[in-house]
Amino acid sequence: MRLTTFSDYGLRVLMYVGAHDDRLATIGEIAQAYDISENHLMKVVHRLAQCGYVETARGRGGGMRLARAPRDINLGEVVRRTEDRSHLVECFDPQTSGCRIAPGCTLKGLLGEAMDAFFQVLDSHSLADLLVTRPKLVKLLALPRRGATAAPSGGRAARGRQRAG
Amino acid sequence: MRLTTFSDYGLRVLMYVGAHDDRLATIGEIAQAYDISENHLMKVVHRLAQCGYVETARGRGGGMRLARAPRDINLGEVVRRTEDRSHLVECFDPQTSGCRIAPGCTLKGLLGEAMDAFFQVLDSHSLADLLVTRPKLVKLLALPRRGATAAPSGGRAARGRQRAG
DNA sequence: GTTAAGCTGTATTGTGTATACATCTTCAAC
DNA sequence: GTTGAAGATGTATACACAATACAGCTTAAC
Repeated sequence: MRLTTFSDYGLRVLMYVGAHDDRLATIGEIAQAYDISENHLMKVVHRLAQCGYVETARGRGGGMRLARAPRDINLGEVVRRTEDRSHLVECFDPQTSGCRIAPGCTLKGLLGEAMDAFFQVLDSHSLADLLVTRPKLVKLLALPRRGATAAPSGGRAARGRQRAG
Repeated sequence: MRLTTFSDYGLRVLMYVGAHDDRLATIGEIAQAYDISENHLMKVVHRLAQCGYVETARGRGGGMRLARAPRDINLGEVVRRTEDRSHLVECFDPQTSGCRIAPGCTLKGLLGEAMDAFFQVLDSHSLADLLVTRPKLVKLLALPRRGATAAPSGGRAARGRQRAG
């Protein structure tokens, strides 16, 4: 039972942006802070923007910020919208399900119940709950990358830069 | 958010065996009933045997049966023991977690809570709950395979036999 | 001793996620 | 009005891991 790192990154981005709401945050800086792929993060951010969680500004001096108050960003909704494979097991997907016992199977309902319970927890929390430790987060995110001496001035050349590993 | 089909098959095997508790069931027949890979199923069964859910008998006339009463086979436990990647996101695994904000992150706790809620539902049910529709299950499982005219007498030659597709 | 069953280990395939690459668009600063 | 820093977008590749196949062994009934 796993969530995609896509969802994971989505939540982390929201935490970052929420913790730095005094200014615009760029994809590059977030990728550097978490030491993850900038290219992948770009797609995550794009998705968050599509969903109306962040507003992005192109061009020099651009970046992103939250499009709503943290209180209004529900975590269950975020996960549901970043996790596209929403079926726990094969038989949840009517398209591909070929399980013979489906018509008499009580397992499906039970798993559905379990999944509901999972999301109910997330549904009852918002981004604001993740920001209660905000000062600590800001400090942790500001630390220099492991192994990196000083953030190289960067620019487009650094785009392909990868995890220190 | 998905379970592995390994877990899925594990649950299905238990349902099959539980529904046919009047005799031993063979891996071959179960694979045929669900139209899934016999080889893969063999490993699933092996795992179920290791966990003490089924007893297997080698040799001619062999097969498997439940090692406990359905009531004593807890579904949460089954899933936990067949699903080996038990961490929802990277930071749940102390070995590989490199997330910088972990020390100040409240997300992890929240996701843990959600996962607990998921398993709590499964924990409160046993295999017996999946067998309430037993007569129906037996009937569904006895139907001829899609596309198959008559079950070929089988034997080792048929071992590699694959889904009708 | 033959056959039907499970056991075990290894190799291969396949799928989906994650990542990289390349190029385009936008917009602010100069 | 040009430049450069940012996001947008589409495609291609890499990688992990689940799923499957294959090969040979062991066990037990007949």
